[in-house]
Amino acid sequence: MPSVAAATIQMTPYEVLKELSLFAGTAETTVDAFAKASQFQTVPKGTVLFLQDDESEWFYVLTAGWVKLFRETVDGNEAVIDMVTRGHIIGDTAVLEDGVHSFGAATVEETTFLRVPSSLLKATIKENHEIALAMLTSMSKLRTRQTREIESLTLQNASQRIGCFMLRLCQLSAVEPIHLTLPYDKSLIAARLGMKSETFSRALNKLRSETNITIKGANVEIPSIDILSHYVCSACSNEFPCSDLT
Amino acid sequence: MPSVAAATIQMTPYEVLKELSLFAGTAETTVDAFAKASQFQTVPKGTVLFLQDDESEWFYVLTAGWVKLFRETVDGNEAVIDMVTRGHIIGDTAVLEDGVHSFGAATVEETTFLRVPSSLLKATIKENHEIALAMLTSMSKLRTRQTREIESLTLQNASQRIGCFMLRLCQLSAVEPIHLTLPYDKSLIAARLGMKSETFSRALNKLRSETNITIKGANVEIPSIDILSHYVCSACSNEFPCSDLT
DNA sequence: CGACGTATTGACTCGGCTCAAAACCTGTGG
DNA sequence: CCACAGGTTTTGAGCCGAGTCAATACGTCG
Repeated sequence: MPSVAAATIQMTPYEVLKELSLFAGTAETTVDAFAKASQFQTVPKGTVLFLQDDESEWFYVLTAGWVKLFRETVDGNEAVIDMVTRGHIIGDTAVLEDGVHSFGAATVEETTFLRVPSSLLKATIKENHEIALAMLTSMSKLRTRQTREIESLTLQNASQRIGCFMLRLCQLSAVEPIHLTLPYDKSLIAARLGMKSETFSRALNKLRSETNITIKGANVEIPSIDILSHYVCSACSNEFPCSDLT
Repeated sequence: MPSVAAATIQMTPYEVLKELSLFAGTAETTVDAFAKASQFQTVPKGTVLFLQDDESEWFYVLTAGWVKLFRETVDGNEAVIDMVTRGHIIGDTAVLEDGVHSFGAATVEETTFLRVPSSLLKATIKENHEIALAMLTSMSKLRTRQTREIESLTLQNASQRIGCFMLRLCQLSAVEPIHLTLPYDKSLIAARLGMKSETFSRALNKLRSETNITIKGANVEIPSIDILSHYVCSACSNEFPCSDLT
């Protein structure tokens, strides 16, 4: 099953880091310093990388698997802030926030990542203008992404949010009928979209009947992007090809 | 009524800019360059500063009044992303996003601000490390703020969100009973918190009966922070003095 | 005083949550 | 290859929070 790992299993830390936009245009020696200080790790499903309010020791560059970012309330509920996978960096923002994580992170399946000391990033940002700029850019994208999230939560109903989720999975290039696979458990998608799994299930039925999509297990077939995007995007400030960044 | 303006009416552009954390530790000559390029403006209620997807020409440093940041959907709904006032900067983030605004901004009362050309900021960030770092820090705070927003929308009910809003208005120093004034119209607070004004009104009644607060017009009296924060923060990942930044 | 905008209340609907039960997968061991 | 155990997903019934639409009350300014 972990066929994803195959692509990355041979890569060196340097190669992984080099591909990040964070290090675009950064001197090789600098990237190398990060590479030398970092190490690969593969952990099973359910591993907690860090918790909210933890001191930040490391940040993580994912190369395979999915990680859930969340906040836990006093009375035991959980809000899933985001789900991230290969190519994403997590925990880096703590170096800008007094070295404390403002959310928790836990794997939802076997996950491989590069673990890099926060201290190195913190020191480098102070001195290296390119990296600071790159971080600024990625932070900005993150903000945009979250802004969209807030809009989605206030203006779209459950079915529309699910449809929106699917549209973002679509490759622009693909030809109809589009065929895609849900990236992780439905119960997680539900949490990610701010609803209960029962609601997800029912809302999915509604979406199915409204937009002619077909679902079998984790496989989705979308006969017409137009029908789906019309149903979804009318309640959103972005029209369909709403490029989903980062 | 616009007594707030009194404090700022005498200030020069330089003085206003100098107080921003964006320019903390920046050379005087640099700040001066911004000051020379900027100008004060006072506009009436309802003025649109910019709309979503507009090319960014200016960014704005507020010195008095409240501004609503929003996104409008295709079918005519509106999500209020944030409400900002004196000391806040708006529209600056566009220089990191291809020079296009990712939300609209409109005044909800008479507002005074300093209008500064985006091009200057864009150019300065590229060269000035201090400013890039300051921007990074403020961006990071913004992100934290929005993360909290997302949590709030998914986990707190209407009454709790209102209570949370009030708690954030409280000065830590204040002694009970705390007495505060709602900063803008209730219908706007409602929109800001992602609910309809009818719901706001009813939820406020509920909050009143649950936490012994008193409301007369825009005046709120909180006899016990403990009771209120217990009611509100049990559904949140932050305990009460959840410092509300920026 | 009247007029306008803002806020509240009432009656009703509907979407999403809760709790509980059934159906469906997937992997394991006999 | 089948049976069973575990988790995940779906379905059902009932409830409750928030939205809708419409009417009334309140406040402020002319």
